[in-house]
Amino acid sequence: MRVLVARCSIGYSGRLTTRLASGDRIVIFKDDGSVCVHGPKGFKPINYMSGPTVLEEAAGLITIRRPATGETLMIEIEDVIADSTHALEDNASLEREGRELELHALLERSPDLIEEGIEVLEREHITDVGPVDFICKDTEGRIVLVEVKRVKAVAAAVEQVVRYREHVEQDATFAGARAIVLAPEFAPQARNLAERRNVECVTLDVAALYAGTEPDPQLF
Amino acid sequence: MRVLVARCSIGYSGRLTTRLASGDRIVIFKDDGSVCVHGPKGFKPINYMSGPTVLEEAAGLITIRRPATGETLMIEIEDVIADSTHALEDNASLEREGRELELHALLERSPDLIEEGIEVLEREHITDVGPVDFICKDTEGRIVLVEVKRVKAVAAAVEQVVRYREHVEQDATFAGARAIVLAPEFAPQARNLAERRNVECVTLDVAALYAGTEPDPQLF
DNA sequence: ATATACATGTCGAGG
DNA sequence: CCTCGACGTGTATAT
Repeated sequence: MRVLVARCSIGYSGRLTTRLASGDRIVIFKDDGSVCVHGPKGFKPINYMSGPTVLEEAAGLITIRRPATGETLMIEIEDVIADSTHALEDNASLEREGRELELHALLERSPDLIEEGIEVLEREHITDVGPVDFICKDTEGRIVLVEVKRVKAVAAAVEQVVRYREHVEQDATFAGARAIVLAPEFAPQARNLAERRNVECVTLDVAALYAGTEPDPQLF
Repeated sequence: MRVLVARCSIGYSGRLTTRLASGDRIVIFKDDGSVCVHGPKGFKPINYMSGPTVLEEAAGLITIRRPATGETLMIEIEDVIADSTHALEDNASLEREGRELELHALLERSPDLIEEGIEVLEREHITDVGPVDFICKDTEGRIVLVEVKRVKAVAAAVEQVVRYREHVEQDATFAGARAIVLAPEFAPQARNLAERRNVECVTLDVAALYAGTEPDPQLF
């Protein structure tokens, strides 16, 4: 892994074309062929290239090509501030907790957070128009389709569950199915559309959902 | 800007929780308070934090907090491989060519690629439910709403243009408006939904669109 | 390989 | 500040 700190100008040509005038940046060349250029602000590289790549370096011009897509990144080096290479060992992989899938699993254990007395019949049911997060039955025996959002639900989430409802209602046993969007928060336009489409917005109590699991995951 | 190469373990707690076991990584601390951690693969940081942040360093433990959201990133330093700070000057900003906006401009010059004989009345027409890419009139005098996608259109794109159509049809002059999604490619679910929503899928001939422009922009 | 949906999505524009 | 749609979106998963 090589870390190059240099004054440079950068050009990228691929899905689009970008130009970056002269400035000081940090360029990281990784062993998998990927390259990223960090500017002064933000955690995202200002320019980058996925591996695998072919690298060519000559007379202050570094050319990185990605044969798979025909992309090219060119770095014109004007002044080298620092240039070092390190053999880094890293076999760890990032473990994530709190993704949507995990949220589904927790909900299945606490379906009351969807609605008192509701029963989960099926999870991730696949349809031609996409997967339904949950198919449930309410205390009155009606079918309930549930779309879960980990973060704030927007209008699109409502459209999604409406699509599912339209689809499953082609099957007579699903006639009169209810539709719920379950999210910790709702955008006003989502509530608005839900009203018009006869979709219910249920606020997800995230704290209650995680109540059973270890309460406050210590980082160390 | 500080570049720290170190063996470390990392924990993040915020919108989700992540744990990264011990390994060698590159950590960049930028002057705007953002932090990013680069692992051995890919151009994207494996862990990161947006600025502004409050940084605390003590006894091999760096704690980065983002007051705005309550997020915390903790880096437990086990072994410092390199640690340097550079005052970097960079006033340049990235210039892009070939985005969706440019695509719109090209389409306006070649509306026949939308449909033979169609006429563009308005571009980026603002509605309460968002902007419509194009409002056109077809050879029979009907209003046509066009949603343009630079890459493959998915179901959401169809729903978008349906929302526009519903909205503008409140105005009687738009009654019976057609709706088109224009994209180089369509996901099967998008075609499926388009059929049911009476939306037309028109394949965009990208080659023809760019035929007039200079073929290969030189990077340097 | 293709299709699909999630992402700590991020980012920028517009109200 | 909030809402929304584009993004060089990237990335994993299931078919």
